[in-house]
Amino acid sequence: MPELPVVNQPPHRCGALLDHVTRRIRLRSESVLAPLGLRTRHLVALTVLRDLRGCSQQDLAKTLEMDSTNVVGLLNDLESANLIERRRSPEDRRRHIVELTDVGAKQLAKAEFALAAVEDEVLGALDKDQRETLYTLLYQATSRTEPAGCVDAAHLEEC
Amino acid sequence: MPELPVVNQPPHRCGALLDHVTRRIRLRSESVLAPLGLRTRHLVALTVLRDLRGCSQQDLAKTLEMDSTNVVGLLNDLESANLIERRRSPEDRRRHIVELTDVGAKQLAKAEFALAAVEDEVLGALDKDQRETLYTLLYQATSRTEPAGCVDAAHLEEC
DNA sequence: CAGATAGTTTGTGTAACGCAAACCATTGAT
DNA sequence: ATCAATGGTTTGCGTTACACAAACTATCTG
Repeated sequence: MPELPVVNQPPHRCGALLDHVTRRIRLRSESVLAPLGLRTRHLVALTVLRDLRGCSQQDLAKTLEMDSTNVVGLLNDLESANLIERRRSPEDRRRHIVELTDVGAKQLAKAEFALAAVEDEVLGALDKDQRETLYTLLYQATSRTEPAGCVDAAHLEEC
Repeated sequence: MPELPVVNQPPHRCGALLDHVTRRIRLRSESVLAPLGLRTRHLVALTVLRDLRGCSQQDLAKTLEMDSTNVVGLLNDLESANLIERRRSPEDRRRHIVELTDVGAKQLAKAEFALAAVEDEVLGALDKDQRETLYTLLYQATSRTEPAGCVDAAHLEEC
């Protein structure tokens, strides 16, 4: 039985690799973010909020795929650090419109600068173009194809 | 002050996006993997082991960046499911050489097939080529540039 | 032989959740 | 006006995936 040809190659799934590289980055990021009073979860929320530019907490919960009760706590953190603002929606005063403050935007940018070393270390095997490609792919992947973040989503019953 | 030109654009950091998309995949993967008796952490370990094709538990711990005591438990799970094998290293009988079994390789492939729907859902905004690119980038990023997995690493004092 | 090293077990603590229950303010339908 | 549904909040409970420390065994190396 010499040299079996490689048959039935398993499909290339990103999940495990994503998990792996994400963990490596997260471990290092924690110590970088700590001085800024942030956890990685906060970073994710801020990033999403920057993109969405104002959404209800429900929308945010849906996007983050987090339980809404936990989103409350997350936002409490961010709000008491003045990084986000909860405004009552004028159309439906039950709703909170969550938005990045200027401070929040700056802090986020600051964090992103601070994380240079982390990504240099973990993504060291990728050159600048490749990292940019990676970013673009991830960005595209996370930019809602589906339900979309806004008002009309309220009318959909099949989530 | 009309139309401020966008100045001082923050750098494109992948961390948060990685966290986000990874979470989305992980949430869904859990239910797919459960019938196979696997958790996502197991998948990551199996994936790494497939690539490394035999390494000590220390090397594995270093690669996964996990505490070695927790690696023990992880491997106990996998070993009792016959997915990996711990062989004593002949050169240094303190060491365990950890390797994927045939069963393990098959189970891993099976899991990867089963995860098709998950990736279709989460990475739906990416076409086939883009997903392959993503895979390649992640694969390259996780394939050790540094200490490298092998024998001589034992001699390095500066970790 | 002595001290370091690989792995294991046990035990403790923590962070990040999910989930359920009860509550308020508000809305929208009757 | 009334009443059920909705968005958000708080509290509290359980789980998982860790990190970290301590103590132990087997083995290696000087």
